[in-house]
Amino acid sequence: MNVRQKISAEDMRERILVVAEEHFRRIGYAKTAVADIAQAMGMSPANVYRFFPSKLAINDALCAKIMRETDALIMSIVERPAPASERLRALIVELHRHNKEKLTNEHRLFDMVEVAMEENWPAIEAHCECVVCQMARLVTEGIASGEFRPVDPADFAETAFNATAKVFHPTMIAQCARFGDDQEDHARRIADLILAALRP
Amino acid sequence: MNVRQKISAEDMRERILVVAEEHFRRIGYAKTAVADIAQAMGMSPANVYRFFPSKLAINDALCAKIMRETDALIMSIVERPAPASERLRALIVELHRHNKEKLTNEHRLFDMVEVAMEENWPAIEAHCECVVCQMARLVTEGIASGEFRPVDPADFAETAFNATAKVFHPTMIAQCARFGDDQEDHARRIADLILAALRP
DNA sequence: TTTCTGATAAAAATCGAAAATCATCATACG
DNA sequence: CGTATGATGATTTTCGATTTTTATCAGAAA
Repeated sequence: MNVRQKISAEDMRERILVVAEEHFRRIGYAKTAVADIAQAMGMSPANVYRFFPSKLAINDALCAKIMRETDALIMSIVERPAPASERLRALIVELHRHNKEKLTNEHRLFDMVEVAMEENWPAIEAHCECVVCQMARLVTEGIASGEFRPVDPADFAETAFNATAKVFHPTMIAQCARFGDDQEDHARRIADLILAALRP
Repeated sequence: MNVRQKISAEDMRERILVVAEEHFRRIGYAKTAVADIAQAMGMSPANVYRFFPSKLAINDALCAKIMRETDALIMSIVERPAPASERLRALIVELHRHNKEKLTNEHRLFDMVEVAMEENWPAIEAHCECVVCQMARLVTEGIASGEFRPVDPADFAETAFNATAKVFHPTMIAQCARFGDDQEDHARRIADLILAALRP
């Protein structure tokens, strides 16, 4: 029964997140109350708090769920059978494209991500760490294969990540998009810059 | 007399900007009306509009004046008697430090700059062009002296500038400052990254 | 003429208070 | 034990009235 309960509770959390995501998509992140979510599931608002300690916990959990999808994309790129340099380049360009696409097509949902970044929710920190970590992995592999000069992979990855803020950070993407910049080209060029810094 | 008039008008524009700057510093950018400026100068609000076509024109002109001070700092760095690599590094680190310091110490005045960036006022565009231009100059000189490998200076400078958004852009600086990041270290590392990309 | 002012239209910001909504919790119910 | 109700205090929203603010223009002053 202990197992049964755990499964059920975890299942309920998941179901709450699904309903929350629907509402965020439709109504917007700021406008949906936990009462809306509860009502849509035929339960009382108070009952939702049996599964999440606060609304922010719901938000963060949903944020984490969304970011995990992005992380999956990253992993799929990193695991491609290709030279490290090519994968690093693809990571930068495709992650930028992915972020920009989500930002424009799922605007409602990505309001939340922007707030999450401004307030540094745990889910965001985890995601950024994932990106840096995978970059470091590519750097390590590139060094091993002789494509890259020897550097400290973790340090270099962190700096490279910082250098891509212009094409990764939602605020920057939104701002540049308003001016009609060709950001995908920027992403490519920044990737080139990073790869140039890794030349042996 | 034509000359006299022109000097007088230009002088008046300058005096308006000085008064506007005082008010922005004290009361804040959003809270000062052109009536305040006019009153402080003992003239009617209407008369101000003889020298500036709109309030935004005043804002932009003042913004340009402020940015020109920053541009002067940049020039002074670029003209130092030192290797191009050292000057490029100093440019990145010191411009970051300058921006961050202004952002924290002259908060009231820099509200305006943040708005200006979000709305892409002409003064901002001119400033960014100045930064890129001076970076390009340093790249050119570094190539000539053999410090750097041959690249297209303008292209490279633009990309390098984009890569420094994290440590130059007011929004990013403010955000990172809130989390207590050591941004000056980030600036140094990004400078290293850029210099590494320029190795022969 | 040239330089400025006062009056003023239109748009926007501000304000305060009433009403509604919200997250959360203590407690009652099945 | 899991669930729901109802209450609470805090925040947010609403809305209409009032004030500011921007910007213009005819005409006074110099």
